[in-house]
Amino acid sequence: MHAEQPVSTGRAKRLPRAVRERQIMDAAVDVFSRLGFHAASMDEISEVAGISKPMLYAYLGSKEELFATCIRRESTRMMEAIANGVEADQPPDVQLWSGLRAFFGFVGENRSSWQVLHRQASSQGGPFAQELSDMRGRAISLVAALLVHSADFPNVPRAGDKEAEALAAALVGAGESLADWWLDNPEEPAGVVAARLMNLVWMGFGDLVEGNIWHPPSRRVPEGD
Amino acid sequence: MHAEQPVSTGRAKRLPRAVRERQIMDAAVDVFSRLGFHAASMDEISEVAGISKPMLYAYLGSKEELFATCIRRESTRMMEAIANGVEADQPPDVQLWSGLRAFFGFVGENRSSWQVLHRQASSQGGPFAQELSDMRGRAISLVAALLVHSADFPNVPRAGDKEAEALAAALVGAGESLADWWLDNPEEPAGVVAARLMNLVWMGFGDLVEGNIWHPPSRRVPEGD
DNA sequence: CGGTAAGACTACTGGTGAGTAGGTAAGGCG
DNA sequence: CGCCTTACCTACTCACCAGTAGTCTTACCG
Repeated sequence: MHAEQPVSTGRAKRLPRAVRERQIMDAAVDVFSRLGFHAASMDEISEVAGISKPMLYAYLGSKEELFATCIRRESTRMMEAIANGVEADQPPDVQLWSGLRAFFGFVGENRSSWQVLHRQASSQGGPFAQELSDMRGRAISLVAALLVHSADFPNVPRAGDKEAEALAAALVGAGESLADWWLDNPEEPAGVVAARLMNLVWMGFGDLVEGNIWHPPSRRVPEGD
Repeated sequence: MHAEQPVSTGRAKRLPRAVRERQIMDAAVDVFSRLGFHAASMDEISEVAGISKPMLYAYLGSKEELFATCIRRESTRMMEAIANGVEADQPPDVQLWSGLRAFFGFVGENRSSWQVLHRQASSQGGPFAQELSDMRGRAISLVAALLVHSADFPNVPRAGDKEAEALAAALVGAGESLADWWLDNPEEPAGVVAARLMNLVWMGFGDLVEGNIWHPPSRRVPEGD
């Protein structure tokens, strides 16, 4: 996990600004994810980063600015991971499947990022909630668009974007919650967890109870990540 | 919402302990839900409650004790509301439906309670997470039991409690997320929102896309709440 | 119509943490 | 080799907040 152990008591080695900023951001994400925005102190962040407090202020501004920057960086990373993972030229169920895999893959490898994004940011009332709810909104819109698109050809009564948005919100929330559950039950690989959610939201309990399982249509390209 | 405007600058009227405690709890839930545990100050809680700080400490103990008491009270209220709403002698889908209706009904009428339970408590690392995750665990167990039970008679391969628990976590999370979404789109009645989630988790997108909708089997008893 | 105990208050302490002032080392460049 | 810019530090101020000491006041009971 980024190997941040610069707890040398003396003076820090002289480094170019960009590198230090990156170190500080990593430390900040780590501390914020563990303690939350308010309980995290700038002293602790600077200590974890291996520098002193004034550096922190010189480079990243106030505590709120720092936190907002963290949210922006991590949310961007996550959205890019998912966007890269989705196979846009496939049928709806396969798109959803690839998106879920990308999402759980990201969470599995960036637990701190996920903590910051999901828990801390959403529970602060300030301008962070804005930042976060923007990202959440983008995710929901993405899913909603997928739903509307998939509802385009069959005979579903086109219930309107409101309907799709609500369903997307439910789906995104299911993903968030399952990701949290996964943190407490980490022995399973990402693919299994993703497959569970896929079955739930695509097949539904009604089908699952009768033994009807969704599975990927055909192993097209074995992905080697 | 409970009508708490005792912003009279003078001395508070003398009241029996039980009544004051209730007032304080209401104020605490309100403030905690708006600001979160750390950002909420005992001064503000006492002000909203219409009393002074020493009273607060005399009656409810420390800040942590107060918060834990809030969580316990609200979670108990919610679990009771749901337990009362579930019709235990019905088939699985109807049980799930009644449970969802009860849940969204409670959230709609107790938004502050919901905020405290869902957001604030779960993002504090301390013993609160314990309290909260207990309730969450109870909810998940309840749903999981329902799933296992419904999988009891048909030919589903009995995938084990782990499977059920994961699905239950996803379902509970979907409910939480949809409840949050609902707070931002409050123009719809609880029943509609509950029906959306019911359709998602029981039918699945696969069925919904083809126009297959779940609906209550038959209006048995018109409930007049 | 007093006594008294529970209800309520004002006014403080101590600690913690955000943000800053002002000074010190180290690499680059003439 | 000396100067200057940039990275870096120690050591502070100030505000806020959890929790407390000691005092007042009002409802009730005889």
